[in-house]
Amino acid sequence: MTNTEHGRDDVIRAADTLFYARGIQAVGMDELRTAAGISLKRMYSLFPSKTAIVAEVLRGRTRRWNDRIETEAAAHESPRDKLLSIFDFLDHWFREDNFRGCAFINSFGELGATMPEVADAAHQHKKNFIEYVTALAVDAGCAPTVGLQIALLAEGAQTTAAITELAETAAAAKAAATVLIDASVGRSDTRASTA
Amino acid sequence: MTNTEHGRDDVIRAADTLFYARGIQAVGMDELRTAAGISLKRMYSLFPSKTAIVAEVLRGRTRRWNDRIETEAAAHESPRDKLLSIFDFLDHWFREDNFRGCAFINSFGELGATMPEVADAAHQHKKNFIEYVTALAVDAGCAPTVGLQIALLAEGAQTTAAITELAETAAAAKAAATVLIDASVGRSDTRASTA
DNA sequence: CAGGGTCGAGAACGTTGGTTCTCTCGGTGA
DNA sequence: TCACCGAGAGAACCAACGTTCTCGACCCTG
Repeated sequence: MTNTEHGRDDVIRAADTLFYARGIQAVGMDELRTAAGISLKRMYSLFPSKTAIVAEVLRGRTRRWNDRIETEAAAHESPRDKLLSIFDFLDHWFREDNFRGCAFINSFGELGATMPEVADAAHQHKKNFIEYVTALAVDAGCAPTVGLQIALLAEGAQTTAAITELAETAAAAKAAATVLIDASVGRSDTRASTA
Repeated sequence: MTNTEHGRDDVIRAADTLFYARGIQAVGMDELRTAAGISLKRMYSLFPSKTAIVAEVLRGRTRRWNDRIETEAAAHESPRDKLLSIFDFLDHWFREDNFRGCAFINSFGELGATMPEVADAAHQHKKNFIEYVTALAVDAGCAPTVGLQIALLAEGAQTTAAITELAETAAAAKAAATVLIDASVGRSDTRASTA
């Protein structure tokens, strides 16, 4: 039986690891084929091009990102704690030894100008995240802008952790987010349902 | 007269523009030579390799970044206003039509894993910026962490503005920085010299 | 005027990339 | 048993890259 899904997953998993570790252009189809353990021909029967593989990898990254964010949030009750749990997730992630920043930011920098699929994926991913955070911030009783501000902290923490290799950016960002939330809740006319 | 400096500047200027607009690997030495208006042979007599050109371009970017930051800061008296002026500069930058994010973040994503010169340049650049901001934050009477937090806001604003094309991230980051500074000054035991 | 050295233009080289083709093998149905 | 279909391995192909080489034109010096 030719398990189509099996082959696809192997390719995507290998591509995700290699692309993230070294950059997309640095990984050739030959190396990818070897890592995935299938033949070139089969790889091209599963995906029409390298670009399609890149797009699929980014789709998977978005899915996993959302899963992890929501899993972390599910462990907390209040919107405020759900918001702050983002930074616990980031802290954990930054300490993984293969951490190399946000895959969307990296691939946007590498190919955003020449591969529209990459620019679109990054755009959509970041937009979704901002909307998610903003909704939580509003639920927490903050002004909507606080959502964007917290998203900025999360983005900044990711790039700074990657480039400077300082994992404590997550804690600093969390502390900043706490201040922003509390300041907005205290000052704003809106109020959270949980007093 | 063979004006060495003239040729070098032409190459670096052209490389800076092209690399920033499309990515480093997307620009070949041939295209670069054409844009710089000199011969390939001459280019290789001025620089030993493409890598050397990349390194020089990044050095220039750091220089210009520092200049712009300090120029903006010089227009203000208090450390607090100097800090906040960073975001005015960012706001202005984000609205330039060729804005495509931070060159260090972009090139780190593209080549950080395979070109140590790029990783080092990005590392140094970000480290310097964090130290600069932290010094100002302490001068303004804040806890040192506030410096890192403001740097995170600036980083996040840059990537978010680039990817989502929302220039208002600069204003949001500035507002957040204001809250963070005021909260820290109000609560901290340290005090700025200018009351 | 003669000779040598310098430089620009671009051909050439070796490598590597993404993609396609060929060949062979193994299993399957009549 | 034999024809056939699908798939695997990797050679082949074409384009592009970074780098080097060749060649011819020019200029400066004697």
